[in-house]
Amino acid sequence: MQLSERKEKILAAVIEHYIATGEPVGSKTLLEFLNIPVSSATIRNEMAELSRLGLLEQPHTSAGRIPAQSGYRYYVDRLMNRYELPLNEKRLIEARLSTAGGEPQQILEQAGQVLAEITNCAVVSTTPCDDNAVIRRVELVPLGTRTVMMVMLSSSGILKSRVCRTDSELNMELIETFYNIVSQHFIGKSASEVSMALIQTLALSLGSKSLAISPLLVTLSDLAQLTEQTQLLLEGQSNLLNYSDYPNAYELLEFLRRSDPLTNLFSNHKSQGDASVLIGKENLFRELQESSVIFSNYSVSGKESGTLGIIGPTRIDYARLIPSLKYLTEIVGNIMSDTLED
Amino acid sequence: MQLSERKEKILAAVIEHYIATGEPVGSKTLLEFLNIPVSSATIRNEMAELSRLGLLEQPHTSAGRIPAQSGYRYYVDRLMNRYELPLNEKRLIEARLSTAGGEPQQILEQAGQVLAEITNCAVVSTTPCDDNAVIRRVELVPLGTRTVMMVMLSSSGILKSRVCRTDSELNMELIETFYNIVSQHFIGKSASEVSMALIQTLALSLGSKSLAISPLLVTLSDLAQLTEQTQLLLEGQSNLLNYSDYPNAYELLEFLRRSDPLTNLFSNHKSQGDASVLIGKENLFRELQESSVIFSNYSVSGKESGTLGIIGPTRIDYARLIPSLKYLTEIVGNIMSDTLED
DNA sequence: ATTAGCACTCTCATATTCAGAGTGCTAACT
DNA sequence: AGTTAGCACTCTGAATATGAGAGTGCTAAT
Repeated sequence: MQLSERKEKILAAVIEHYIATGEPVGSKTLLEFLNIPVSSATIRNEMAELSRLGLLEQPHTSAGRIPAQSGYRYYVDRLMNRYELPLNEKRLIEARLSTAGGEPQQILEQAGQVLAEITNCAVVSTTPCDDNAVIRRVELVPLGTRTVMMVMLSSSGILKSRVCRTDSELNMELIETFYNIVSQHFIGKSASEVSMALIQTLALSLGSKSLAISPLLVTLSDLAQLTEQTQLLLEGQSNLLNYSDYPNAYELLEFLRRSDPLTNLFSNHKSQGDASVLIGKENLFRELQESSVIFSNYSVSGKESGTLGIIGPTRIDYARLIPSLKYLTEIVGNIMSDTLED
Repeated sequence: MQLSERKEKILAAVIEHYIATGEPVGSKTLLEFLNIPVSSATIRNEMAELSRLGLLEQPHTSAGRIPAQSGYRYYVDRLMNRYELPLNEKRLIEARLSTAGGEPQQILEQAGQVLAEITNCAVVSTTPCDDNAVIRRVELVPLGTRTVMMVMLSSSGILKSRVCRTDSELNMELIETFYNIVSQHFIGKSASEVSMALIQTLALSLGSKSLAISPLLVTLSDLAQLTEQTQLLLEGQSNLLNYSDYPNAYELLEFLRRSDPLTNLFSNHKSQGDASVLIGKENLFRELQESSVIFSNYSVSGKESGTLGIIGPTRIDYARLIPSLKYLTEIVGNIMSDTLED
């Protein structure tokens, strides 16, 4: 579908006006906005045409027009002028992110907060998922005679910990043995290689020490799973309450809280390079059909590894939010890459 | 103020009915609920009296009565029959908490989620604040030639980490030196003892190594602050959207997100032993005047160290929620204590 | 192709009405 | 003195009506 230049101008104006005000736009209002030397009647004719094409719709006979879903789509794909962040804002964002603390979760949390503030939307992000990630280090910190905290760091920079309680007292010898096993069998291995089978054969080979060390190995395996799992972070939920577009925000917020569906959405839809936009019913989840999702991957060390996404009503300022999102993914990727290598 | 037994029965019935339905209660409705052999007229007279005493109020002349703030207070202090959790639910909760992972934050996060589910309210909690907490362990994990991740564990079980970038390359010798400094000057010390002055004198005494090690010391100090700061966790915010009592939930959720005021509230109001209840305007924060806050401290190793709180509309089921909260604080305290010593 | 003009439609805010719920008071009763 | 039946009174909230206003689509003229 290719529209005349004038139709495109009108479509864009309707969308931009509706995004700004939330009110249906009539031919007269449009006249002021647009500086085309035509009358409102002509605009009405054009709008009628755009309605017939399914790009605009009317809430009722005598209201103005609002964008239809495919209207937004046309706009996002062809009409929109991206509105870059001003440089000083960029610097401000960088400053805030650099104080985050360096761990992926910490960085994403900060990034999510910043993005939520800029966009007035909810922001979700997934921790880096690196298929080649391996266990980098395992540390045991004694808490009591029979409890230790185990800390695991993966090569992707993810740090996880768990407290483990053993049946018998943990002396230096046992801890030594555990460290030996770890460095022989686990360091440099991926999480999937830490199978229950391996754990069991190792436990068996330990003889009398088995009783004390098995719980540690089980915890190790748990941790390996944890570091591998992508985690979903959510920020700025309450922003969504400001949009009248959501009569029952509860359902939406609950949906966002359940992290599985979104994690799925993001892993299925890889945005190659540019940001992806899913508008309204393009989202297959019932709870998101009134919303748009804009998301984009960040790359750590040149490899796409996680996603940052913005969720808001279909009536969001795509032209402004997409560049903001792109910028954040870029920064997040840079910071994470910097941390991991040099 | 001491009410007659009948007045008390009526007050309790009004409150319980209102809590259950959210509708003002009239004399007729009350008649069915109460099995006192009197007529509705008598009940009306009694209710009029209760209104005069400021325990009940009317939304308008011809609606039923709803509890006034001091009505709730009287109810909570004297009338309420606490409704204990059934044993099987208790077991269920214990099971969920035991899989949490052992770190205070992880435990509190789980506890918050469980409590939010049971209560249909928002739940806040503060991480243990132990004035005697000291630095227990500091660990350095090299990430690149000039970046390390520093992990700090405090004696209260709090684990924090930060990535630190140094100006010069970190060789084994430097790391060794750092560890020596740490064990000599920092292990066993409280966060407040990690002063900037100390850091600076230490840095000066290092001579040529100063340049490389200073950033590490600064990070160490940051981490010490972090482990000492009580952190506020929030769960179940979206539950509050289900109450018609909140016309603008946005303001409330934003208030909860800003953690300072609540942290203050909790540290000023120590609940000695039993749970504390703040009803409506008893909360001095404007944003909470339509809400009630129920909170109680949990004790780690016999010492009150953190708080768990429930936030909902004034019209919440105090009789059920208070025991639930008490139970959760007990469990949380137990688990944390178990982790730290044996 | 564009436009002025106009009848038509639909919403939204406002006003009106009315049944229903619940009260407080009075007077009678135990 | 405490209780109760009865009743007038008040207020809400739902239902209905009304009208201004906004915006459209169509027609006929340019």
